[in-house]
Amino acid sequence: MTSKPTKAAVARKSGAKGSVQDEAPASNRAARAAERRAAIIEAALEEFIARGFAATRLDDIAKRAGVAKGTIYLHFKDKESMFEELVRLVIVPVVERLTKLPPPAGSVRDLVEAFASTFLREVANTRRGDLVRLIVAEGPRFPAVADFYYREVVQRGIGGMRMLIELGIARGEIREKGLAKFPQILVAPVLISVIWQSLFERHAPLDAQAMLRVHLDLIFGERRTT
Amino acid sequence: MTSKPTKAAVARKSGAKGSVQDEAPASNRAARAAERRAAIIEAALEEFIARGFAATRLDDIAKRAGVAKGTIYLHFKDKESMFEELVRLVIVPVVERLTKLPPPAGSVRDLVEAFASTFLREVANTRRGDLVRLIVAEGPRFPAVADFYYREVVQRGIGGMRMLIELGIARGEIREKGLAKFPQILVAPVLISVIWQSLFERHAPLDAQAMLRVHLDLIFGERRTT
DNA sequence: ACTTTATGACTGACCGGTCAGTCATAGTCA
DNA sequence: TGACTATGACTGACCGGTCAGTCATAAAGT
Repeated sequence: MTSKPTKAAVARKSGAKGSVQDEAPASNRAARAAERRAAIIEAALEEFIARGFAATRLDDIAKRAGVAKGTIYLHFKDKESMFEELVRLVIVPVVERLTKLPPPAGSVRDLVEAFASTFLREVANTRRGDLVRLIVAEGPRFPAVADFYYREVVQRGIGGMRMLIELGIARGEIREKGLAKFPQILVAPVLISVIWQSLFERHAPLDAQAMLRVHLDLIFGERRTT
Repeated sequence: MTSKPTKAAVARKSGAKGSVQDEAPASNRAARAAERRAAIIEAALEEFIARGFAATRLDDIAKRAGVAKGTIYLHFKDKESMFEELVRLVIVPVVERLTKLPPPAGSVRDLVEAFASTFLREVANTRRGDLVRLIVAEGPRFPAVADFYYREVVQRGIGGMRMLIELGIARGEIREKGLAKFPQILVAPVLISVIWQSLFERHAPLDAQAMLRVHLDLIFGERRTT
């Protein structure tokens, strides 16, 4: 195919930030469109996280994505629905990964620990973590986002945790019966980690994994040193 | 939106929101100025919490405070420093109340429980709680706010909790030694409550007090039935 | 009278959203 | 295969509304 640099390609390449690395030959139209869409989503996520919804400029998103502003409107109705769709687009795959993760084996504690560790690795220390903070920040102003997040993430998560806790109680691994009524307690330190990192990392970094271990010791009793 | 039939004088006399109660003749100048300043602060807090920093309009703050826009600029340099000062003004008295609260008596658990209950009552279920969410939301964009909050609230809070935990360990009330390294765990459920309420109250209200009790049972062992 | 405080109309930068025009590519035909 | 046309993805100048901040004027206080 043409190795001649197209105008668009040049613009994209010179479009700073280096966030999107040199991509494929940009074969057919549909593929290019998908690429651009992806670039817009990536750029928008970055900007929204950095500035919040209201303070984010569509011009900046466009520039970062190496695209003209008008192009954004070929993919999204307006700023608001773009934001809402964005949240869905980022969260759905994460939820999918996490829901079909645990092959039931070993003790409840191992299960919980494996699960939480995965979460910490995949979410807490990536941009996903900032997304959580973003949702906390913008949720009240975007009921649609809050609803979606509650339905897809919180409700499921709480439900799953409750099942694990009940299993743990039945097996005698967990002593505190009341925990089944508040699975939030199980999750709390993980969430705190996420928020802590994005606010106070530079003041005092927090070893989330270690904290998690202490917290699980609290719930399951002192860990036998395997 | 705010539809206010407003002449400033009328608004002031009728005590617009009922938040500022009808006060004395307000004879001297300083007193009136202080009043107006307080009204502005109150109004600004409300608006910032409801809309976030960027989306809040100074016109709305002025209207809510029953004051002309220009008046705001007699008290604050600009929107940004107003926001920062606001956070300080609201947080300082709360910190003061909490720091000189506990007259050391009884078990560590009682101390912690009393402290946390006070916090829940005074913060979680008031506008102060939303302020916490606001700080989480805007912190990254206002380093000054994040710094202040870390220094005045988080650092002190963590320090205090650590002392309590160490006391608890020394007295044998707390078994898990690792907790002293992560006082965040002690506080986590309280913070989660605050966030939960402001995001998901309408989906599923959360009994923060009950959750706190379960959490403390986890840390101090089953509660002795007094 | 004169100083201090308050007002709100006004300004100008800024930004979300639009749309007429461009041009690389896909499709068609010989 | 090469030439010509049709398509629609993409562009970016532009528009109109919005809003932080200003300042000439008015009111209040002494």
